[in-house]
Amino acid sequence: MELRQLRYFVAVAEELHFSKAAQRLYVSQPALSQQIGLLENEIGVELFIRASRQHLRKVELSEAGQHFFQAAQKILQLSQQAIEQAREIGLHQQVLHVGVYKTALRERIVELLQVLNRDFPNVEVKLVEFPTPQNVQEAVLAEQIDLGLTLLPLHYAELNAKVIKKGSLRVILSQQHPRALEVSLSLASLWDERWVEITRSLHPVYDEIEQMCQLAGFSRVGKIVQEVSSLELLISLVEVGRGIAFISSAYDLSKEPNIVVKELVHADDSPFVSVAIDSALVYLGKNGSPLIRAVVGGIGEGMLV
Amino acid sequence: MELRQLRYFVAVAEELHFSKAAQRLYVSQPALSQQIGLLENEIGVELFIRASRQHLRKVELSEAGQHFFQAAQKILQLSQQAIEQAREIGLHQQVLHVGVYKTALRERIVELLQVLNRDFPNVEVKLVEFPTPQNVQEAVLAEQIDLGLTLLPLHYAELNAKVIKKGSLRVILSQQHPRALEVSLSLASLWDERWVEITRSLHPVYDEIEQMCQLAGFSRVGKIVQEVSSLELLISLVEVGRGIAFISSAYDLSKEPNIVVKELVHADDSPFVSVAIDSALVYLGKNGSPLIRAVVGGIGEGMLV
DNA sequence: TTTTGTCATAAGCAAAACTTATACTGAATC
DNA sequence: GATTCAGTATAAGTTTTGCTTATGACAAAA
Repeated sequence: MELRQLRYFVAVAEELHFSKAAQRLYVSQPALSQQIGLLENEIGVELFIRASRQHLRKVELSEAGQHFFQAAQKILQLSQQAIEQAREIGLHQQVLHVGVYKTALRERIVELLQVLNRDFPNVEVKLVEFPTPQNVQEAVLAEQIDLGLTLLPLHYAELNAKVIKKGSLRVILSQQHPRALEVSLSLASLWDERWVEITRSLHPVYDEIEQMCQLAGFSRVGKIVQEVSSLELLISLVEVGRGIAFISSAYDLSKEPNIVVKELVHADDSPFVSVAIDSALVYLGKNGSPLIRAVVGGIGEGMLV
Repeated sequence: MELRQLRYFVAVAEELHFSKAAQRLYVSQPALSQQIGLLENEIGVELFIRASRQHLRKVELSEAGQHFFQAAQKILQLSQQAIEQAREIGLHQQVLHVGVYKTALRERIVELLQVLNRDFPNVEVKLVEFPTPQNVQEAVLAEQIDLGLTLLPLHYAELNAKVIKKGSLRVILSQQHPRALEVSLSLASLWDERWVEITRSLHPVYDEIEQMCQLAGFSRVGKIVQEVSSLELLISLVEVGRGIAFISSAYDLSKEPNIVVKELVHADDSPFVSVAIDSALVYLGKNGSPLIRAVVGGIGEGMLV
């Protein structure tokens, strides 16, 4: 018997529905059925009365299953407490230095801090901001910080990364823009637009974008009507129609009133994937303390991804 | 976190020694180190203070490890209780019909009953004896019994088997026999011996043995001075020097006062493996109830194998 | 210094779990 | 009374995980 099986069992017992439970657990329904089956085999008792057999529309807990449900909940709860208690003792007053890429990653930073606060409440997090993604990586390398939240690509082989959110390039326009109603935009068709952009020295993928445009048959040189130092300003300028801009899909702009976000596609409407802007946790491969590995490993079960 | 990791952790915490704990768990030491390492990574805390680092000769529990030890024990205990309770409810007054091969499998029968009694105390076991291994298998096939304890080989494709004890052929002699002092015997050198044997109709591998002897260059036809119906009698006859006999290595004859057991080897002293006499649990592949599968699956963790 | 005891690391292999696709079963629908 | 639908099981193939053997590293003892 394994805790995974108990977690699966509890999910099914709560939902009384295999497929729904599978969704909640982020696994396929057959995987779930299989594990429950293994558990029942090991115990030697059917824990559920299946919906298919009998003339029921729902799965039901058998008598043995009901008692096992109580026990399983208790066990899972104790397991969680055991981890928390060990962390409380072992990480007491430990400090984690986290460096972040300032301009861009607001949402990610908030989520990271929430997870840290939930799972490692006894760890004191010191946040340090850096102006560019590469600066963050340099700081990790120099061991000024334990962990960096930044954008890929990785610039140093000594670093490890765990991707937190995949991002691809999108285009934002003001709602007054003539093309604001189109579903998606082909890159080549943007050759004559005017652009707003983050200052090159602060930009994670300035050159990659220019290269991409060249491949599409045009250049943005001379078409960038304004460079700014922050994403907020960039968005504001697009909002007032000063120009259009590239932006990572990682940002949720649905609440910006006057902004529309457009997918990039090829001329034939196939999805466009060229410059990826993935946010990731970065840390030193060697010398990783258990705390750092636990943080990196723990991300993804909770809020992020 | 998984229960396996907790089981491993508890073993190490009790032994305070990775290699010894690994032995106890029947896994290799690296596998154990690895799982403990994974557990520590997930929690983010070192649970042990290793013997190699620091100048200690023993592994020690860290402070967090000590508390985690308490919790892990509790969790494992509850897990065991959860299974037992579910069995108690689900298998209440259930009856398991077990067929056994009478002549030969005394030790195995005792062990099986012990395991059943320990892990499924609420199941009533009805024991039925059959004169030959094949009879047991026929009874399983006819669903007269749920489970058969018998000797391989399997005679029906519809049956499944789980080997409980591997056995190979040995030779027994009385201590007065001229060759009683030799370490091992080559089969070919036995061409002129006189044999005692179980009655052919009751014998699981009578023909296979004759075939094996033929390959070694002789036949036992006419050299079998007496056929008997039970293993006890067979042993007694060998004891008084009436002849020698083949017997499975599965039987422990160390307590028989006047009997010596010899390995069979080839002429060049390399180990002889030809007729295997494996004892196994046999059950119907289809229609297996959870109880049967649990019994079959549970064997091996406890006493047998 | 060499040897010994102990745990960690590495590489290849085996077992377990997961995914997708499909079959089965009783109920509801036409 | 066939036909579709909802819900789960089964099968085949892939990927992940854990395990084994072999080897390395490090401190203590000889």
